Amino acid sequence: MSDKKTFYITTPIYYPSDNLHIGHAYTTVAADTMARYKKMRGFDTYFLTGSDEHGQKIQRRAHAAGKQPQEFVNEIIINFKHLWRVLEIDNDDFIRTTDEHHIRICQELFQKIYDQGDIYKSEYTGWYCTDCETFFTELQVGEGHVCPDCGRAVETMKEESYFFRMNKYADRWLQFMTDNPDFIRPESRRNEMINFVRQGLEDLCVSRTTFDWGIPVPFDQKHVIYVWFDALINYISALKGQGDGSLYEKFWPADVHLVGKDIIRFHTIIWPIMLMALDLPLPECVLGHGWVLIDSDKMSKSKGNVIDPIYLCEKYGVEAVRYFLMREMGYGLDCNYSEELLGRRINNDLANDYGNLLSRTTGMIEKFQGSVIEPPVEPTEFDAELIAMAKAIPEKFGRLMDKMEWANALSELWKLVNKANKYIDDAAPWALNKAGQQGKLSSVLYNMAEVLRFVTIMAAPVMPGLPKRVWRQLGIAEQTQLHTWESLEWGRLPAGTKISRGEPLFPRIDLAALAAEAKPEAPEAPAAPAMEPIAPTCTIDDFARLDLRVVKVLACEKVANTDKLLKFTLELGTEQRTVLSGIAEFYQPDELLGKNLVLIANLQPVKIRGIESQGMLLSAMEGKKLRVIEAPDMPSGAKIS
RNA sequence: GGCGGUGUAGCUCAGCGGUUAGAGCACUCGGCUCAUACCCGGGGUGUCGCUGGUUCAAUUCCAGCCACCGCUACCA
Repeated sequence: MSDKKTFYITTPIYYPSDNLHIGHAYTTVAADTMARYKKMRGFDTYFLTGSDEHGQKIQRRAHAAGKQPQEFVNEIIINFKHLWRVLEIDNDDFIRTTDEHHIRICQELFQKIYDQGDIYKSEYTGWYCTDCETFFTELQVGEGHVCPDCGRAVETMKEESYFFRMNKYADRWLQFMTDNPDFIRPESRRNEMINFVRQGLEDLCVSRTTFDWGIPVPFDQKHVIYVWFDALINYISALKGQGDGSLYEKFWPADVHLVGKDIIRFHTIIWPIMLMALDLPLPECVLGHGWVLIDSDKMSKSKGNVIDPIYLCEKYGVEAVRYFLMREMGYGLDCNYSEELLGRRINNDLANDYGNLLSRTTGMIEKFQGSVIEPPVEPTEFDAELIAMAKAIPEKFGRLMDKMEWANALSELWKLVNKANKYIDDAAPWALNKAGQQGKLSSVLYNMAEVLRFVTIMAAPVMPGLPKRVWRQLGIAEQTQLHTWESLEWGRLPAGTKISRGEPLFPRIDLAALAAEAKPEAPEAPAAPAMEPIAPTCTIDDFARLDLRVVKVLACEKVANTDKLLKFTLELGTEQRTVLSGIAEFYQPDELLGKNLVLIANLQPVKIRGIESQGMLLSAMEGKKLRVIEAPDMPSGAKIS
């Protein structure tokens, strides 16, 4: 049994309803960087990521694709794993919430909390969108009581549910946060969470009956366990479910749960309280990072601005992408992504500063010393300052890495790169060579190579594929004892080493060409926001289940006290229909009088604001624009097929 | 509405009760030539959001205002 210090870090388990984007890549790269760094510092590390595969959305997506949920997610998980391979993610385990051991442990823990009385049966009442089959809060539905997703009216609904007695633990939670001020980071998020809990905690609804793609509640098979309860358990089940349980003994509690800022509350309130109820130790800290914004805007499928990390890696190389992410995102802040920003980072930091430093170092050793690193026999007046800085950097860099301030750590490290470039200009080895000052020349070239060794070791957790290329060029590929954190002692690089000059590490990006290539999209193409992806194939029979009819608008009025609802009286052949539609933001009530529109005539009626809506009008929506579908010159009642 | 935060060079941000307010990028001039048209050096603009207050002294503390942002539970 090792007595090394341990380090357990996790990412969220991602939801396989779609492929992952650059934001997910950020979280996972950050966790991977941290795990590699800790490993290098001698920690026994465990790095967990995975997938959160249950829930209604998956079930619906699978159904739409004509697949079983398990089959559906299996295919997406392949893409997840492929992405992590491309990004050089070295995780120790990949947990899936459909893994047998996860399901078993999740049920055990749910049962335990139930047995001790902290889960009880009651009734959940909320605003419900039948269309989206989703509950919403008062705040989410707003005054108009419309679905925040689809804009249709919602209704109140009751559901028998199990509730988790969160409120019971509120005081204990607050005390814990007082005693552990670094548990929630950054501090701004901590304050938000504390403020939230101070306003009082309600018990959490932790079971669902409206769908069945989930882990069954062990003592009541009508219910499945709420996806967040299910998902959060992964951090423990992954350890407990493996082998003899020694992983759990060794690594729990986790040192860091790395999460995006959007899911901080689940990780800092619900999860700790679950652990309190289970009488298990809490993790050391939850770090909520910002988002990767695209042109200062949130990434989203509907905006069509989702960035695929695999494309970036293929185009720019994985090391560059990882460096960009880790360098660009400030602690707790959002960062911007654009291809130009990425290109600038690559050119300035990686190509010009770092890559070129290696290039000029190997270039001169090759040219002036027959490719051999000679011993530093005669120092120049510039050596002391450079060496002092190199010696001081590991401590500074390490302190920032320990605090997970990756961007600052890299910024600190690059000060040494810049210093080395300046050192070369000051010492001017080409002049020393010309003057025949071999002693000084060999010192300068030695120092340059040694700085490169230092920087490369420290940069390795961020760019894990980089060192072997550099070691090969510096001629120390085989000497692994020179690649470690412990070897960051100035002067370990052995004289007599034969270097082998190679290709540039990071070719410069032609930014002008990049800009030119981006331009052609601008003209006329009316800012085509990439359209929504086409839904999975359906059969003619699927379509035939819908009965679409032409209807004529006989009357239309605004529904009182709502912002979005219009009430239509429609002529459908010989009958009349009353239909509500959430389009009041787009049409005045009298605008549509007499027009022929398209109605889903066999949609199950639903009561909204006390009015029964007998169908649904079709409309097209793009961004903030909406137009109803018209069917001019056709009599009402005509069937659409 | 409630609570909290931010507002500093063209951009991203650092900073701080007290000498001429900083970094990187962008821009520009000069130098060098080992190097990936690279590196090194010089240069400039900032009413440090607005208005008051405390102080010998505020960009830095306090108040008000304006602007922007975050949180305000059961959506993964």
